[in-house]
Amino acid sequence: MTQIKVSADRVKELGGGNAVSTINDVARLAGVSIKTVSRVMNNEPNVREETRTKVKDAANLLHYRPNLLARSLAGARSFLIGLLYDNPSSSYVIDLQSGVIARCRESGYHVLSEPQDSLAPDLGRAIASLLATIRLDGVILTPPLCDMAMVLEAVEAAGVPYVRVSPYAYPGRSAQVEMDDSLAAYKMTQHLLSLGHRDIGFVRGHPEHGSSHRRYDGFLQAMSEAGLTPRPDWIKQGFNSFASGVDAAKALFETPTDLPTALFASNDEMAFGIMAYAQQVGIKIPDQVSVVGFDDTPGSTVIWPHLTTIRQPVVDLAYAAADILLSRANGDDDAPVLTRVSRLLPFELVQRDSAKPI
Amino acid sequence: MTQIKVSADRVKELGGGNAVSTINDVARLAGVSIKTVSRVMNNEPNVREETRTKVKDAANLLHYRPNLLARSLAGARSFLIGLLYDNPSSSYVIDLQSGVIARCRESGYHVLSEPQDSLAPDLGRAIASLLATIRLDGVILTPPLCDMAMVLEAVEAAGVPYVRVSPYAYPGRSAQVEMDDSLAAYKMTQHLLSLGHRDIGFVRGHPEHGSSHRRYDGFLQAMSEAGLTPRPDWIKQGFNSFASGVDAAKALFETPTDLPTALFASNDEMAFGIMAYAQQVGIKIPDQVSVVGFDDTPGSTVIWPHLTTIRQPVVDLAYAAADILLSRANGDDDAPVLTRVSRLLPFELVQRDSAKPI
DNA sequence: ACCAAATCTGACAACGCTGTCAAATAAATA
DNA sequence: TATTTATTTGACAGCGTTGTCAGATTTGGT
Repeated sequence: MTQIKVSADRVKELGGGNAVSTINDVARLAGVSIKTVSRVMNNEPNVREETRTKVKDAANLLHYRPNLLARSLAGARSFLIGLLYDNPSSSYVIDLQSGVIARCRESGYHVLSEPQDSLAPDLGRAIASLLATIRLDGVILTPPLCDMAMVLEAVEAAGVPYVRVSPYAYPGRSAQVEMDDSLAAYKMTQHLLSLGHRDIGFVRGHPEHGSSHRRYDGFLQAMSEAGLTPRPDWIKQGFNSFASGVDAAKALFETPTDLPTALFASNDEMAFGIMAYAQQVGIKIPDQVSVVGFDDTPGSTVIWPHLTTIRQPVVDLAYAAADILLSRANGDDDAPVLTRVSRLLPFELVQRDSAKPI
Repeated sequence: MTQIKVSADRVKELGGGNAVSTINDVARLAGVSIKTVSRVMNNEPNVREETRTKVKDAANLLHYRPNLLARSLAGARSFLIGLLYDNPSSSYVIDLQSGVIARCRESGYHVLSEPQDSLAPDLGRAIASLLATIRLDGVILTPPLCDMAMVLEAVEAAGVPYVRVSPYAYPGRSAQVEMDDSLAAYKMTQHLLSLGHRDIGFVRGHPEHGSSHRRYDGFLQAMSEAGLTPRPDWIKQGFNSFASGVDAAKALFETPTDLPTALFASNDEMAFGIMAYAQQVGIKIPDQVSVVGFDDTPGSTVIWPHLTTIRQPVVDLAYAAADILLSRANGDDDAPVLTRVSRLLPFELVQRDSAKPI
């Protein structure tokens, strides 16, 4: 009875549609203390089933949603994960973000997207300031930020758990998720080999990116295992950009009578550059030269012929990164364990139309 | 004395480098009340300059950052803006996000990225739940969410101020930012006309997107003003996808002896499809047919020839949307005013290589 | 030098929730 | 049935900040 009366009062109180009910409202309606409501909302044990139902009903009736901010302030968790990035590729960032958000939603967490300028001299302070302002429950660091000492120090100083995505510097310093770049490049090279190619050129990626070296290594290993030595003048240094792909192509295609039969670009963007230049100078791809890339960016199905490339499991990597953070946050494991966690995810060789048998 | 003792305790407490100082620490160090510190941190008036300096120094010394969560709970603002999106284009979303974040940072706000499934039947409830859980200070709605009644109702019911980006449904229902799609298409058509083209085809965009209609209208108007009537069989219905561009091209290029001299695709993606098909069947672009697109997606400089297109000021639109929200949040204007605000931003015709004089 | 008005400052109570701990109740044991 | 033990519940004190309002101080006018 009291229940009904209070409920009526409350409804009147709320007036229009601006229904923001608090834990107090639920407690009153259910006839229990707010602490009990809190227990039910957090699925804590030691609540009689009968009470639990009563509270849940009341909560549903009032469309009650615990206020995240209040929970954060009172409790130890903020239900917020930070995604720090500074990457020019929008599809990469969006994929990361999707993966992180997907995992976070499963646990009622939200994601704060925080682009950072990796060239800023006060990057460390900026991050420290961010972490002091909002007590994030975890941070996900992505390339190139995840390889910067300044960044790692700031996060560690703040005592916030973090996971790195595809790091190459400071191995073992933190939990991390990655894919095997080297193996992927190895497999791609084998693919080219299996197509009958022997005269394979390689356009190396940006020297400051760890993956560039790993990819090149994988290429070299596959060649070497096939008993082949790459021709030095068919190895070009690129910088991951379209323009550097064009430049490499200019050099590579200088003598039309002495062309490699296949070209492996360390990333898609450079492959696009190569293909664009080839088209300009009338070199048919893949008829004269097969071209393959790495990353499977959206452009690879826009360009013609569609690009054969390696699909990085970016969404899955991000999901796994968030998972490491959250499974720890919800369980009662110790933080130190986190440090050593490392997850390796499988890549995929996507065969399209830019490479064909010799 | 007590002050010093407590302060010492605090320092010990903090131990290593985990220095998270509170407003209390600053107040103690500066020898004022926490309320005064609060005033200084919020740049409120009625604080003696001398006191202000004293507090600022103490705050700097302790690397004090106000706790956002506590501020939210105590005050009326959460310093959080929500960006709701459901758009397949990663570059569009990233641009939006960049713009919103840029503006938010100027005011110490943070951004919660919340992708939503526009096809979900319980979308309204999902949004209501989100807004009940986190009291956002404002929400930015982007296509296609910004045109869905269910979404608008949920946000309005929660009483959260919102701005729509490029909406087409329910005009005047909220503050909004947009660019003139119709004028842009008009100008692009004029551009083609000025290049000497008369036989211009048009591939229409997805019929459920408002911009598709506006773009088509702009095209028609320019043609009409030039005294031209578009040939009906050169007008094709597309759906904004690469595949639908290919399909349109198949129909358009059926009779090689009877080709339009220029093709205007309602978005880049379809233009890519057209160009890919043209390359397959050996039609030279732009020599035989000029092709132009709309949106300036990253692919437009990857494809060869680079695409002539319209650059949407997505970053600026997003910035402006956040600005409407924040300038209101910080000022003391009434909410109702917000409803009528509307900002129109300029587009840019980007001339590249896919269109040439006849 | 005095009083009113303007300016500055601080106590204290929220904000909505969780953690702690003790009290109340139910179940199990003797 | 009395007593111990396990289970369930609630009172109360924060979490770190802002809003309110009253008290203290300075300023301006005579």
